[in-house]
Amino acid sequence: MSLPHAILTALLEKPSSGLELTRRFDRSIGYFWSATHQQIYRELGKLEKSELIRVLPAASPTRGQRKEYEVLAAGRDELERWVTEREEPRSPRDPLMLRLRATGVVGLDADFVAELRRHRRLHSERLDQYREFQRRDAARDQGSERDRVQGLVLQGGIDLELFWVNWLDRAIAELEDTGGHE
Amino acid sequence: MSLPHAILTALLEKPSSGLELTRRFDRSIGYFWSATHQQIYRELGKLEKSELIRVLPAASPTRGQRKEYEVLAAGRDELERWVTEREEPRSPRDPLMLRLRATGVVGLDADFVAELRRHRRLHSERLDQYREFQRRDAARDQGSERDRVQGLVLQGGIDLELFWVNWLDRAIAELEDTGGHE
DNA sequence: GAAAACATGTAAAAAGTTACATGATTTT
DNA sequence: AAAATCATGTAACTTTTTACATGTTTTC
Repeated sequence: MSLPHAILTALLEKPSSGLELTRRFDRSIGYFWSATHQQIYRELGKLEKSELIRVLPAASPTRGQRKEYEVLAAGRDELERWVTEREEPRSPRDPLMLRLRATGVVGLDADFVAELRRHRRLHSERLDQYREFQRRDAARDQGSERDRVQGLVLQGGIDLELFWVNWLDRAIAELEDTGGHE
Repeated sequence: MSLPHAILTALLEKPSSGLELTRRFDRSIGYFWSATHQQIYRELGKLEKSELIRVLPAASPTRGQRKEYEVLAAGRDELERWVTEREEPRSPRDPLMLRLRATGVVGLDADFVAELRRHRRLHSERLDQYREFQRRDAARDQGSERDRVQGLVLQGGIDLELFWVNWLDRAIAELEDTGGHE
């Protein structure tokens, strides 16, 4: 049950509309959680019905028109409770690694190495982007606990992208002489 | 649609029963994909109905009795097709990072740092285990493509655990003086 | 006023999780 | 023969993904 709590966190940081939340999930929160707008709208509806959040008064109730949400006291309480929950580490889920393993039994070809290169490029781009965020954050960091915590999470995102770039470099180097001639 | 292909790969490496597969998912395949026995039995049923795998003749069809599966030619073809598919990198999903971010808005306490330490220990244990696998694999590595590919995937698992251990060390160091006194 | 962008939503399908049920085999 | 373990399975639920639908505001 992480998505509702991710939304509560984001709304506490700043009251937002569904689409704004979707965009923030593509950025900062997205380092370690993603969600589509469909998921977010549905979850906002549930959270509102549970009276953990509410629509800001200004908003009109018609379709196609922006609705801004804010967290109610009960929502904050729920988030405080949630952070004390304990959970086992997630086992990662990555199809690229599965595909690589599958090439071990059905045979490797040059195209697969090209796919690894493509992923390497994408991870490298994301890494650059995160580093840019880090530079920007450094400028307005107030030294508050929130800033420090957000900085740690961003650092995690950077470190994870570094893992990918480095591992992909190793994989490409080891496989590029093999593919295509067997 | 990764689970059926993970199963096809595992069965090509070695024909197995459902429970054996479950155990192999907890080990080698589990570096980057996990599945419960319920998922695996359901998927084995589907794969059998699609005639991508079959039950080995020896097995009797009664409940509670071991059923060993092997991959049919159509299953191998499907796996060959699947490895040529292209897919965007997965965005990671990690609740611990979300929780950390949530502490940024509801306040950090010493218990949360303890939780980070617990995760650090668990990742460190898994790292040791993977390194043990690597030592064992090195002994019987035939230099075949399959061995090299499996070695790369295992290395990925190790690098990912290293990411966690290192990041958690950093996070614990930065947070341990803060928690509890605000 | 047409097109593009913004914004919210519904529905159905697929994938994953949790709880429970049951039979067969081995050990004590 | 009871208990533990091995082994397969069902059912209900939750979460995520994919495809589609529709209204509003801004820009050209």
